[in-house]
Amino acid sequence: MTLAATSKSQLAYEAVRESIQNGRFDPGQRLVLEGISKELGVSVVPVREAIRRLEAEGLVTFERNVGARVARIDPREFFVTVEALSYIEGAAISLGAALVTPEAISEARGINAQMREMATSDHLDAQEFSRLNERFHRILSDSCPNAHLLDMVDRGWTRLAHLRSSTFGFVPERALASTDEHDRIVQLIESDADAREVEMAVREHRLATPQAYLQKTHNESANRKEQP
Amino acid sequence: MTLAATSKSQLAYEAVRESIQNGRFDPGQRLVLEGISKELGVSVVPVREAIRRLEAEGLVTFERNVGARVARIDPREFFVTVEALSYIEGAAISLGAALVTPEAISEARGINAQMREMATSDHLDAQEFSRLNERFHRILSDSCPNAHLLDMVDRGWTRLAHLRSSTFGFVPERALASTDEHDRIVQLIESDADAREVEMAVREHRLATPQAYLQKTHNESANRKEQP
DNA sequence: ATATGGCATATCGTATACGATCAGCGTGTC
DNA sequence: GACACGCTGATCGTATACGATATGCCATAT
Repeated sequence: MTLAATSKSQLAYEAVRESIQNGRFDPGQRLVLEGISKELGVSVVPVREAIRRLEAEGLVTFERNVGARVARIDPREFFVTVEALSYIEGAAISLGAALVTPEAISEARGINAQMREMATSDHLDAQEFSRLNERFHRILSDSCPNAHLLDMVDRGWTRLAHLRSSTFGFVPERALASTDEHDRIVQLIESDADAREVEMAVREHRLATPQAYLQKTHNESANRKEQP
Repeated sequence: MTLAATSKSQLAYEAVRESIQNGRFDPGQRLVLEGISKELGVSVVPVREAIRRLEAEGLVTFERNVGARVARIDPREFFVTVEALSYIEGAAISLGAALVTPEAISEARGINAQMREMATSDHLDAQEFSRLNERFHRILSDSCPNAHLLDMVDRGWTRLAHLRSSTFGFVPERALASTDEHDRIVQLIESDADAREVEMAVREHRLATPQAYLQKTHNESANRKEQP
């Protein structure tokens, strides 16, 4: 998406990640550093860095002096992860919304209005637009104490996408629901809705879902144990 | 703790992390790759890898062609993170306990008994002991679908330690309580307690704490806004 | 006096080279 | 025939070298 400002390790990271998520690399398949580096036309050092990063995200496993493999994953982890991420994301956004300063909110809204205006005008300066966009997100993450937490969640969802393509063929309705609600909340924030209103929506979402879902998952696993 | 089997990048990682957490490196301080590599007597490549890993954990920030700094952190993030990690950890352990196979549990218990025997005998073979220990944890993480989630939580707690040492001078009682409960649960698992008993303890912990704490945090932040 | 432009230096990013370690396989011995 | 031992190829881990980029300083012009 960005221009030539991306480093080669970033390039390698994105290439391998997409290959894993597209299914071009199967779970369990070995990832040989030299092979990848030749294929991408870069040296092994950036590839190595990319692989370690993917390891940190849980998409590949890595063993000293042995090498990397595309992670094999227990499908059951999918549910646990959905459950946990849904909660943590809700909590992060909720508390964040409560803590953001009014000045930051109004500034972010001003920028957002500018962006909307630009987007609907006839000739759009793409560079200026992306600069605004970046600033918008920077304000939010600077004033919001949850930047790192939200990063964690982002990586978690990435991992879920991998789980989905590698072990399931479908998306559990629970995950979809969560994504929808998340989108709705983002929309609320970007609209002129009152901050308190956003917060209420998030809080409601967070408190409403986990218990029932956990109960359901637990019952299923109990049944699985009794009649194998 | 382990012997010479640790790589140099691992060494660099641990050295820098401890320096940050001990306060020898202040928040905002620059971390120059070459300086660190000379100080540790290793090359810059492993140091670079260590720094990127610390970045992934949120202890340092990294900017292309500029370098790394010890992360400055909003103290308020502490509370949000404690809240979220407490929950996610509880959920992971709880669901994990429900999903682990009985065979894995009994095998893990066998190894644990061996370890206890060795530990109380007169001459202890440290190498054999650590091998057993490693196997013990491997069984648990292989049979438990939450390995990655628990890793995330581990990294989160690491970050909290950093937050604590760099911005607070104290540990909120909530964090301590959570750690205590966590230790208690680990003890339960390593003892011969029934799996269901463990699960109940975790579940109770998880459901009992977050809501009250979130409410409290929210009220505090509301007060802060009204009277500044 | 302030702003602007270019140069020097510090530091990062990547390539290449070589040593270290592991897995697989064949051979020898019991 | 089975097991143990050592060799070989593949692959990882790290060091070194060099090019790329940003930052800060100084000179110069307005």
